[in-house]
Amino acid sequence: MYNVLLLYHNGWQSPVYNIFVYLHVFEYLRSYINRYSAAPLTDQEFEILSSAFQPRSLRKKQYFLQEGEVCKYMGFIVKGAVRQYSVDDKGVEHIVNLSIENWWVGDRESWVMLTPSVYNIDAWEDTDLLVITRADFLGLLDSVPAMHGIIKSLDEKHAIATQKRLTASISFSAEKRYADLASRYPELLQRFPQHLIASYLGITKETLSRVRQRSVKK
Amino acid sequence: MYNVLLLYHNGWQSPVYNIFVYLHVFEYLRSYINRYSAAPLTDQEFEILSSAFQPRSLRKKQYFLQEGEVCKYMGFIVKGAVRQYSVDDKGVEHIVNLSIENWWVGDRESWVMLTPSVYNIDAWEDTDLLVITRADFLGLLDSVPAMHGIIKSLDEKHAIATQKRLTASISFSAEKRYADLASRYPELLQRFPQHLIASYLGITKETLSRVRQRSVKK
DNA sequence: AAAAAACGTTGACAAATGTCAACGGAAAAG
DNA sequence: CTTTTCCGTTGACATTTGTCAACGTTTTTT
Repeated sequence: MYNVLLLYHNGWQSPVYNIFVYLHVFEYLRSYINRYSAAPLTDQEFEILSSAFQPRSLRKKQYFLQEGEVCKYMGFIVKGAVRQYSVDDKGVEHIVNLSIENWWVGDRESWVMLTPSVYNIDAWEDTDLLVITRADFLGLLDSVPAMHGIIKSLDEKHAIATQKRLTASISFSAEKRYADLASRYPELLQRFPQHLIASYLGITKETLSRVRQRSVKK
Repeated sequence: MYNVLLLYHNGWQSPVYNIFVYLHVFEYLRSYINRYSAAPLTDQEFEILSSAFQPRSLRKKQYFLQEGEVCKYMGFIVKGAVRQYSVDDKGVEHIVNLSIENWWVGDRESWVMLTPSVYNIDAWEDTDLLVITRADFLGLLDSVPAMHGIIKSLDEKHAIATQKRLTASISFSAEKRYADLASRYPELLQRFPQHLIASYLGITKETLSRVRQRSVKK
């Protein structure tokens, strides 16, 4: 069930994982998907869904996507932490996204348009993903109609979140943006070092350090 | 054809418009939709589509959506210019979007989630729109399956554009962001005054004025 | 036509943020 | 265990951007 055999043959063979963990991982995906679905997926639908994904592990610092490549996979983080960033003319990295368990990673633009990506995506911690290719993704949409609604719901949530972040970036001070991030995604602050959080907020690590100091005093 | 009678009865009776203009407007929407569609819509599909939209005119400064309301309509701008903004605790307006012909307006979050909007949307110029309610929109998706792909394509483009703007906002200086806007959407600079452009970029009108002066000297 | 409002610019100054350099502690590598 | 790298903080100073006020011009309203 749940394509355990297939998984095994696909070679996700990190010694940490055994067959029971595979089951757990796909149950994780299942509960996640059902959360965004009008009606729960049937066992059969879920069978199809799970066979479309492949497990993949990334060592810390290993690339999921490198600038110039076309983004061929979307990944769902089962365990770990991943960052997405661009590098400017001066070699400075600008963090575009920080992602942990339960989040999707990949460059939407490159994935949809099949153009080379301007971003890098790499693992900040050792990370386990479930990945899907564009072809399998489109096949999945065909064979499991309920996926359309699920994907749409995910896309809507993503669009809303991006819009909110953009609004905050334009309207709020660094201090307020940090407070907002801290209240909304406190876990990110614990999983990533401050210089990455700073870059994510669009400020330097020194400024973030001072902002935090001020907010402690209050 | 194209529901001209319906339009008339819906009361879009600005003296400027006559029956030929209605036709033109829907042809406009048709060519726009076809641009994002795999296969052109049939006449019949387009008949259904056009009956789902209602024409609506806004006078300059008239609200399309006010903070606290649920966004019940999405609007396609046929002619005119519209701004979307939030107002902070100090009463300062922060421009979230500036839109002209061929663009959609509405607050996605409120529209999808049926929650009160935190934004205001009003007409900067006298504006003609084609609007659709959520119910009609969902009905349209049901009765014209090709719309799913079209909407998805539009959503994807929107998501990519928002992501780009966010990346720019975090990574680039005010000067670079202005140059980017000027090269990408030169028309916006001519349709909206500088203090709105400045707010859209997340800077003050004085800073924008100085940025422009510097860029002329170069 | 006159008055009012909106708009863009400029100057002086204040505040926020960036840059560079240095330091010490923590974590990772050997 | 030792060495190296990474990380967060701090200080001094530079740069960018914001704030406030004033001014002239254009546009809108009356």
